[in-house]
Amino acid sequence: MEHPLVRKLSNFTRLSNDEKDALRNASGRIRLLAAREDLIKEDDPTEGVNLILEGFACRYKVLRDGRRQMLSYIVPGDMCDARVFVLKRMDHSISAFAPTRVVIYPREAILELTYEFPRIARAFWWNTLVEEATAREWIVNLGQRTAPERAAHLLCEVYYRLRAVDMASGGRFGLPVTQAELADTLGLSTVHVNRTLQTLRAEGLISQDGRDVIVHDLPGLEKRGLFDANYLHLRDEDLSPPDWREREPV
Amino acid sequence: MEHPLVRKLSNFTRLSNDEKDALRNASGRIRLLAAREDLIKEDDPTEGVNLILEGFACRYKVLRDGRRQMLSYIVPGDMCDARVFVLKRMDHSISAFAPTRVVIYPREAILELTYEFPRIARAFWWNTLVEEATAREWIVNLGQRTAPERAAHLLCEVYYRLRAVDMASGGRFGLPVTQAELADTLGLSTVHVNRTLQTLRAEGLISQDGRDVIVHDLPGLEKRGLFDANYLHLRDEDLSPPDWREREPV
DNA sequence: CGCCGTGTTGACTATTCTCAACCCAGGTGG
DNA sequence: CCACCTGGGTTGAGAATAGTCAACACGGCG
Repeated sequence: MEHPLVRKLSNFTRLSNDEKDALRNASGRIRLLAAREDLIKEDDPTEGVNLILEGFACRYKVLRDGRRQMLSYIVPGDMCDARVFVLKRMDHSISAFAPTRVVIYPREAILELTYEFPRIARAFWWNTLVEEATAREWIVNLGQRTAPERAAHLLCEVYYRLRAVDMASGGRFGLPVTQAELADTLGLSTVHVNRTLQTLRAEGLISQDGRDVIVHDLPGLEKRGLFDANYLHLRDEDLSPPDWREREPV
Repeated sequence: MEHPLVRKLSNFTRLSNDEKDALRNASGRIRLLAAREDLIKEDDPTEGVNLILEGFACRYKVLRDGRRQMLSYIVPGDMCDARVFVLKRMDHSISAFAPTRVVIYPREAILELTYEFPRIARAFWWNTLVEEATAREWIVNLGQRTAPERAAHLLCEVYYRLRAVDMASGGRFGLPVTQAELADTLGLSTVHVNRTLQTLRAEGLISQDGRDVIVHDLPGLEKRGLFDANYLHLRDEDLSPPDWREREPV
């Protein structure tokens, strides 16, 4: 299988073979996570950059009284904390939904890569900005959308993101997330998530087969969730021309 | 009055006089916004970096059907879009709650500043990370907290942030935001915001005097909102030692 | 003076939550 | 091989939270 980061970046920019090789060969420690295992916990010291190769994970935060809120989903090709190592300690946790393979690049490996291949550096920045835009979109989702809208929106997001790494074909994709976890994602109770999914199924927008979701009517689902894929910035044209440079922080 | 960015950064790092002067003298176009005027609208091409000198503003996004959600509040000393100019166009809008004075630095001015003063570059990075952490906290707020908790949490955040730029003394600060705007911030209806504020007042946590909020019991308010100021990373110790460098993107 | 924007209130409705029960499939141990 | 256990999905009923609509109060301002 193609390296998921190569696959993802190729969607929006043309990488040379050298660049592809550099991405594929960048060395880091591989870590295997079982389902429900934490990759990093809040307050842990920050390490290098984590790249998800396989699996499905999420960021989350828990309140003092135990309530938990997912902050984002992380799919293959996603880099965690491209810059979070500016801070000493994590202010949230990352956990795997499914068995997940991660490669942890030490800072130096990343710096070398971005130094040698400006286009890769650029792609990393793009990655960061998409992460931020996604966080904003989640704020909108939780603040303004009704339960079925929220669910529809989330499914659209996951679908588009998985498709970008070839993990959704024919409208079908794996979503290894329990309804309780979906509840903590959507800010709803488990019971309500259950009923909400039933509505979406009854509306003929999706169906479910075990942990697989099948999207029957993507435009319909997008409409239901007031979804607009723009925020994922999947096309290169969204980026400014590479005519600028920024100094590294110190 | 002290330059708000200098004031803010001085909270967490010791700036030399040269650095302070550099910040104060960095030149950019000044823009005055009336209350309710947009600084940037969604789809506008990105400009340089905007720094709020005076006033109060917010980011927001509106859905196709008109629902609006605030994404973050922006107070003096805050920089908008420290890196958003990587993207061609804004994917959200920024608007002033109150009359607001902003200075728009062209990219070059920022690059020069960060080039010449590594500690300023570092501070800019810190600023970015706090912005991201705040977005995550808003996700938690909307997803998990009840109405009074949400309101209490928001008030704590605003209070801490304003205090960092000397705009809240004795627990009192100006919040030039209507209840309708608060509603779009907290994901509630206007009526419910009204009643929620009444509860917080009845609980003796705050009182209001026109557009001023007076915090009577900060620990109590923090507890009510399950607020923990950590995410604002107000202390320098939160940052990794400056022993690393990152390549500039291209 | 009268208008408008904002805050407030009451009555009613809708959405979402809680609790408790039940079902089913898969895995385990006897 | 089967009884049991567990985790996850599903259902119903009732309660709590939040939304809607409509009215009114109040102050600033033309």
